[in-house]
Amino acid sequence: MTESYQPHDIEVKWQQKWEASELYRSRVDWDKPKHYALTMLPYPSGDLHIGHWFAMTPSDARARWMRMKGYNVLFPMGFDAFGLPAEQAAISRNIHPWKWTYANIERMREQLRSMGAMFDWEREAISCRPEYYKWSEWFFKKFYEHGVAYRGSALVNWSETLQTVLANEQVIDGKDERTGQPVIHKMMEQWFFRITQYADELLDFAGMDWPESIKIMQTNWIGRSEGARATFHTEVGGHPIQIYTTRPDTLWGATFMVLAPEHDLVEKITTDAQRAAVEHYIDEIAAETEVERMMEHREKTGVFTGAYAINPVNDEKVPIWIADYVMVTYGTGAIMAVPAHDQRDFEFARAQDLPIRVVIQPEDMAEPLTEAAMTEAYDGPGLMVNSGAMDGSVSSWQKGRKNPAINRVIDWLEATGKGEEAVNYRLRDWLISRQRYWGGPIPMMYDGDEIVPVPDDELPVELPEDVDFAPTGRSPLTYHEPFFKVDDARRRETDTLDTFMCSSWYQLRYLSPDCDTAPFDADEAAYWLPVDVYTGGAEHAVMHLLYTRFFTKVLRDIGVYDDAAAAMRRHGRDPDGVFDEPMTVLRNQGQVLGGERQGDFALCSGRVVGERMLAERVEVVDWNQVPAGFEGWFGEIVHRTENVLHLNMAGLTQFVEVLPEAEIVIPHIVGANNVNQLQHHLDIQRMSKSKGNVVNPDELVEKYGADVVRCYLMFNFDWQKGGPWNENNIKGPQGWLHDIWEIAMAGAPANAGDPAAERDISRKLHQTIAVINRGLEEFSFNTAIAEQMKFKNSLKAALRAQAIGAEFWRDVMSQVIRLLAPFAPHIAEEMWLRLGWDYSVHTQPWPEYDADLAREETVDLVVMVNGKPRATIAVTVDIERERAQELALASEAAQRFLKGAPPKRAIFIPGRNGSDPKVNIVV
RNA sequence: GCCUCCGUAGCUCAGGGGUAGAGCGCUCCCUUGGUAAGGGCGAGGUCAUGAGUUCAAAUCUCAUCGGAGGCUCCA
Repeated sequence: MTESYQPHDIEVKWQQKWEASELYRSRVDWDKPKHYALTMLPYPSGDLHIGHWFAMTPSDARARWMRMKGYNVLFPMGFDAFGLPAEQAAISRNIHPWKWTYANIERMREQLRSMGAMFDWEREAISCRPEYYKWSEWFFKKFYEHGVAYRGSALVNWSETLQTVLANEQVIDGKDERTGQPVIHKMMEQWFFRITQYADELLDFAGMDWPESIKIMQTNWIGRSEGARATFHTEVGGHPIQIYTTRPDTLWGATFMVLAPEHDLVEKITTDAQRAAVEHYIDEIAAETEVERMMEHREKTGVFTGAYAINPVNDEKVPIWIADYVMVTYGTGAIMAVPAHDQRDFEFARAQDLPIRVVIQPEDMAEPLTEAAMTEAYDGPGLMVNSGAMDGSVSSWQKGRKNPAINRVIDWLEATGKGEEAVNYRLRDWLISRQRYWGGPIPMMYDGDEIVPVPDDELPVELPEDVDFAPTGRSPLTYHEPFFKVDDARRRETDTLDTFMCSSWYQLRYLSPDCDTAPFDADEAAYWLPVDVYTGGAEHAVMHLLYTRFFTKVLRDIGVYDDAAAAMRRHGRDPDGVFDEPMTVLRNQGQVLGGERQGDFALCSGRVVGERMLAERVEVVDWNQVPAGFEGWFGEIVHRTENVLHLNMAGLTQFVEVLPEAEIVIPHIVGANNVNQLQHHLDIQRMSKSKGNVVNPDELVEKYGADVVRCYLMFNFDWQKGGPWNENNIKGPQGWLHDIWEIAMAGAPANAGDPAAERDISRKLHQTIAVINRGLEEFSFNTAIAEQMKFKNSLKAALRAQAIGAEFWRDVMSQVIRLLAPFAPHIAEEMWLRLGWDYSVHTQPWPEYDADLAREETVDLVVMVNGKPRATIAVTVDIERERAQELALASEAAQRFLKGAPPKRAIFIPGRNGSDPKVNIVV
């Protein structure tokens, strides 16, 4: 009897051995090809969840595979350790953020070790340590010196809940993306990075193997558009009002102008008669949150300023309005309104009874467009009309200069000095300062109005530890005098850095986390950069993934990579283009969702009042086990809000209000039960603590072992899609590893082998290798494992048939174990040892795929008649057209349909990559 | 409203112009000295729907329906 597979006995043992023998230390070795595999670093929230496992263990498998293929692999791990949760813990539970963060890191580090991943812990980087944020500060200073960082006034997103500003990228639908609380727009002086300067370069994804969806999201976010700028002047005072438009061909159709309520000029141009109305409107808008302002199908509102502007193209006088459908944050914050050809302007014109003038007349319409007949704006192609000298120009569907009418108008605007071609971006500069404590200090001081950078030799500006976390809503730095008071003249900046700044360059810090003379060691960078494969969630598409690209380009432009480039040249590697982008290949994993759960089946008794029952007793019973004579209500709890149960009673939803003093009986929960313990039905959805569908990886490792959990995660989902959790399916990978273990422990067979059967197994093995290679290459981990399962089944059948000899068995097992090693590193290492091979399986060469061995020798020739398969004939693989057609036509099946008559045609399809050859006979 | 991706067995997913596949689950049988288990046999699919291209369509094209994600008063 063989020893059964006991994951716990072997996993911790090997994790310790790997660490003691420095198996995963990655060192620069210019004689070997490098591979920098990176997976997004976690935020130390306290517990590793299954999502981390799902993101990291397949990436680990792939990194291990690259290593066995002969690459020198760097696969580091660290923590993105600044952020609000630590500060909130400090405020609500009086734990210092340092303490909270470091305790969590300790815990998560242990959990990460339990994965058995090949992380090189000597390269760990933690963004909240002074050794790290010294360089975040240093980068900030460099950016400031090069004009990339600047302090400016802008309308920013302010979160009342968090008492801080947020970057545009952190605001979704007018709400903070983390807390879901609404934000308001506020004019504030803040620190920014000039990411807009890089907008065009960020739109260029040449040479980047990134998911199409991410490239599209970034492209949309940057929002480049082409058009023209023109300047209108107010009739009184001649104030210039610059507008941006993508449709300069409709300039003659401008019948009014609209300024954003926040526009600078509003105050200056408003007439006394309109002042009260305008101020009232502005106050109303200011009180609104972004959410309210973005409500769909909202009636368009606005107020006349009393002022008029002169349209430069035709000297017409048009009224100037303010309205909140014009955003101060986009373009110039002012528009020329062309109601005939812009839907928003059309709606506003109708609502305010403003004139509409057609200036693009479609050519193929039965009735020409007229103001009176229009029910919506027309934004299609046509001929310019009512446009003076431009009349007759053809406006197409094309955008920008490609549109003949737009092209002609831009030329004309430039020739007459009335305007010029312009490109506009939706992207705003990156707001980098936060009014919080737990972030990297901004190394700046104020001497009166003057901004003074902290000298390099005083970096890092350290966060003071002895701060008071009173729930004032303000950052404790703002009332910590030893911190903010540098001397009598100078006051220190108390805002801190957005954590996304810290994570924009962490891939560089891993290169040399202990380097104290530079953010990273030039020689390490010369060897390892750029990141070859980056894996992580798609939710960072327009935040982290855009920021880190921007960061990389700035570093390149300000010379931070110069030493690394020189080192590369010394080693004969061309640095050209290496530092343009941080990550060459990007892949996003999907999300593991909570599985479906049945609600408790409950018996409720009490009084029925109107439509609902006031229950005095609720008992959970086995499904449908209703005692005879039970007179209350019963059924599955489909939903529960507080103490109200929604009971599915034979398809009908009934409401049961559980009284405060009611007796609750839940047999599987011992002790006194309460209403909160009643479980309601759960559909497939995101895992979250509040929904009670969180899967704890520690428990799974305890129950099944890390290798089984790894394989389950890789096997049961399409990694790039994710899917619902179903622990039942874990038995598949579990049984598979058990079987391989059994086969290995049973030892070499005593019987002699059957050459034909061995040849067949060998063929299947090489076919399997090909599929695993492809699966790992393409992040299709599930197929790589399914194929190994199939091979195991074939091997097992051959062993049972006593068709395999000892020598062949050893050779096959050597390959099977190596193929398994990236997926299930512990069991592979253990079997490798037990079969008598040298430590470690993870440094062995990856089995070489042999196409000759994989090739089939005989195949079934499929005989089809009119496209329907009718018979098969065993033939050699390399069968020729004539011979195949001959055999097919002579076959009994073909003759049955031909009945002696000659066929209309016979089409031979040679067998390729695994498919059988065919002959289709058309009768 | 726009953009992207996706509809294949009960579930999770491969495949992809040429006989419909895997794992789990399920049926039945065997084992009960591997036992919160093992072995064997098997059932199960008009590949979302409709049309087109083709000798041949699950696969390519178009339309429709359904799902997921992203953007959205962007001038």
